[in-house]
Amino acid sequence: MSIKAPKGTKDILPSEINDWYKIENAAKEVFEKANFKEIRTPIFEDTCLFERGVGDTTDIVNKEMYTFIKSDRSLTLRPENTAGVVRAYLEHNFYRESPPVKFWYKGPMFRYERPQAGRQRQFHQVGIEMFGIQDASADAECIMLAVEFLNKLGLNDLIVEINSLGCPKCRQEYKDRLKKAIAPFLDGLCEDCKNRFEKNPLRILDCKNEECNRLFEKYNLKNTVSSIKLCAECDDHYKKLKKYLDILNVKYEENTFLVRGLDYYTKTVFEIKSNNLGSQNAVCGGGRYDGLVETLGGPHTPAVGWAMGMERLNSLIPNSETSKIDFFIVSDNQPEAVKLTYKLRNKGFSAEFDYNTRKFAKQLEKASKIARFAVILGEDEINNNYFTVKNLIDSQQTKMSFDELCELAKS
RNA sequence: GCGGGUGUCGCCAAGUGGUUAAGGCCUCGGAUUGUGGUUCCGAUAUUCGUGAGUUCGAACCUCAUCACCCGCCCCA
Repeated sequence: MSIKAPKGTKDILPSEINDWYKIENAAKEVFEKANFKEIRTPIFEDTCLFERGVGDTTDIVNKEMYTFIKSDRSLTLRPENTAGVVRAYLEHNFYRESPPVKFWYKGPMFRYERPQAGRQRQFHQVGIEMFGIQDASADAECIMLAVEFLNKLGLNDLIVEINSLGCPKCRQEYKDRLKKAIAPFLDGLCEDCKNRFEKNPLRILDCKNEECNRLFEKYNLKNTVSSIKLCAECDDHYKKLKKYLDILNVKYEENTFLVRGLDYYTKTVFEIKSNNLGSQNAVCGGGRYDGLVETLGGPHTPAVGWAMGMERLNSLIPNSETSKIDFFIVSDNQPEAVKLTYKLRNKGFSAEFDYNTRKFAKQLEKASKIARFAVILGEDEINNNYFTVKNLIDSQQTKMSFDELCELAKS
C-alpha cells in the first residue's frame, strides 16, 4: 500500500498484455518481411554515448537523462535507442557486412520529464534502423514500413509529414538565411526562441507559442523558409523520396516547419501524427542521420530510421479481451481433477481445477468466467470412464472421451 | 522548471457543517449437498489521501503537506 510504482512509470497488467502482444507481433511480422532483424541492446549505456550521439544541445540530453555513477563510470538509462543501436553496429563490425544492414527493436526508454497524457518517464518504443544506403529508396522503405505497420494495427487515418533539413553543407546556409529572416522580429519572440536563435535556430520553427506563430505569419516566414534552397544533392534526394512515396502510394504532407528535436538528423525527417492523442500527438518520428555513425567513431555510413511510442500506439487501438483458458475441471474428486488437469496441459491445452473443491455451482460459476469449456468429472464419469463437457458459451453439454475432448478444444 | 485540476471501500461513485458515511460493480457466503453466465438474500470503510487548526460538533470550512491527473516546454 505504501510503496508505489515510481512517478511516470506504469505496471502493464495481465488485462492489458494482449494489446502489447498484438503490437509486438505485428512489428515482428512486418519488419522481418522486409528483412529487418531484431536487436536487443542494454537499457543503460555510457553517458557519453548519448551526449555525443543524441547531441548536447537537445533537451533529452540536457535535462531528461537518468544518469548514475557506478565505479567512477557515468551510466545513463537510454532515453532513445538509435545511439545504442549505432554503438552495437560499430562494436560488432556490422559495417563490414554488405549493406544494407537492417535492425528493428522494441523496449523501454527513460526520460525524466513531467508525466502527462501520452508521456511517461519509462515508456516503450518500437523502431527500425537501416544502415549503409544513401539512396532515397531507403528513406521511402522506412516510411513505408511505418505506414504498413500502422495499417496492420488497423490505424489508417494518420498523417505522414515529411521535410528535408539538408546536409551539413546546405544546413549552415539554411541556418544563416533563417536567422537573417527572423532577426527583424527576434525581440518579439518568446524567451525560448531567443535562446534557440544562436544555439539551434531550426528549432524556432517548432515553437508552439501563439505570439511567435503570429509573428511567423506576419513576416511570412513560411514562404521564406520554403524559398531557401537545399543544395543540388539534397534537393535531388528529397525529390526522389517523394517520387518513391508516390510509387508506393504513401500519402504525405510536406511540412517545411517540421524540425526534429534530436541533433543527428540530416536530409529527410518525418513524423506521423494522430488527432486522437491529445496534445502529445506524434506516434512516430524519424529521419536520416548520415553523420551519426562517423560521430560515434565509425566509417562514414548513411542511415535512416524511426521510433514509435508503444503506449501511444496502444491508446489508438481498441483494447483486446483477456484470453480464456481452454478447460476448467469441475469435480468434487480433487485427485482425479488434478490428474486430468495435468493430462490436458501435457496435450498443450490450458487447464485449471478448483483448488478449494467448492460446491458444484460455485465451480461452474468460476469456470464460466475463466474458461471456454467446463469438464465435469463426477462419480458417474469416473466410474464409467467418460467426461461431460459443457461449452460455456452456448451451454451445449455432451458426453465424450478424452480424445474427443481434445479435438473439441482445437477448433 | 512553470501553470491548472482532483483525492470518500479493490473499481465507479452519492453526500457539501449535526447522532450508526447512500447506491452500483467486483469479491465472498447462502437460497440451490451434480449445472454457471438471469433472479433473490446476506457479508465487507470505527472512517472520507495525510497532518494541524476553526467549531459543542468536520468527509464537508481554513492552512499545510503528499500523491495522482491535465496543460506549457520537449518528445514517441
